[in-house]
Amino acid sequence: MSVMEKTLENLIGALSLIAADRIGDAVAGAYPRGGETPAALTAIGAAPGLTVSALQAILRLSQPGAARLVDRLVADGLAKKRSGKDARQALVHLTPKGRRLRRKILDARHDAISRITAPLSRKERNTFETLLNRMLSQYPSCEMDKYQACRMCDQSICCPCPLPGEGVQR
Amino acid sequence: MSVMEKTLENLIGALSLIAADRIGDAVAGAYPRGGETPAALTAIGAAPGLTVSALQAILRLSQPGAARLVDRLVADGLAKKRSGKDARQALVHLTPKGRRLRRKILDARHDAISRITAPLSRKERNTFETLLNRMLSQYPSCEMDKYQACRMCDQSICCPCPLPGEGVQR
DNA sequence: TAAAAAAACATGCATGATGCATGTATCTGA
DNA sequence: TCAGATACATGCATCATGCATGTTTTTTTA
Repeated sequence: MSVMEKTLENLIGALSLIAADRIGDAVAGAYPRGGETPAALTAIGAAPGLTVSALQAILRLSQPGAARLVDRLVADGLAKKRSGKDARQALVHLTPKGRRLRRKILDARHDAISRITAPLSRKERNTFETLLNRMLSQYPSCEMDKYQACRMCDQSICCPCPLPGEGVQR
Repeated sequence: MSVMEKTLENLIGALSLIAADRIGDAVAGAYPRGGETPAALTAIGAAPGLTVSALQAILRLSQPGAARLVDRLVADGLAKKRSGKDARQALVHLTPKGRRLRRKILDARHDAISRITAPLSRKERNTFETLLNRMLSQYPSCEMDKYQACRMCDQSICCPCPLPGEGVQR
């Protein structure tokens, strides 16, 4: 592959860093916790009743890491754990406060990204979106990859998601 | 803005998460340090002689955070500090070992991203790259934003960088 | 030019988000 | 029924980082 053909990868890398930085700043302004904690809030809101194990896989954490993360959400008054038929499982749900904060986080994330896309015209946006759809819909992935990739997505907006897969295991 | 017009932002967010996850995995395989440490290696390699203060700004760390990061690089045998005319400054350079690891990290990053772009045809790649160039070249930014965004870039490839700006302050 | 201010870096201390090893409770299947 | 598997919790450690502060060198000012 020629040098020129590698520039696309560099540009995507730069875009990812810009997006991560800006999203991180925006989210930190709404909720002063780092790591996967904000993503947990958005993921739980999209799929209420997620177990700690499911969260562990979606957030790419160890099982104790996910357990501690849920502890933090509960301590912050953002989530609560219910028990289902299987008494071993902890089904995690957001509190009203958690749902409000989730909305704030998603909006902050959207604003941050839209400042990056602002230079594009409507037509360019459409083209870009089509290509992005193609890329993501063919990204080789297992079922869980979909939930990992979309753990910060606003599910009320981007459904149907281009990523292959059905639904999260609860 | 309509709901449909928001899906582009969600897709970019998902792409950024996928890229960050995959790049992070790939880089961790080459160098078992987290945070901004790998990015420091690539940034120093692109601009040898960077001061600790310059690194602090590029990596978005506090000054002590950058000082400790350089300590880690030196302890790992990847970088060394020289003194210039201003005896207060520590000019950071990579060792041969540091340069070899930097190359490994950049290659791992490139491979990770290219697996994401694989579904696109040559023509689609060109279109995508043109739009990305437009987006990034018009992204409102100060001089330092350019170096922040490109702190993981392979400068031997993506020059001229579309981001506005001249050069890093040493 | 001497003293004050600023700049650049280092260090002590603390914290937050993790991971590993292990423990406990519950369920499931032979 | 009971051994193994599953789901979660807990003790302990580490890594990257920030804040407050200290030290050295340079620059500015009176």
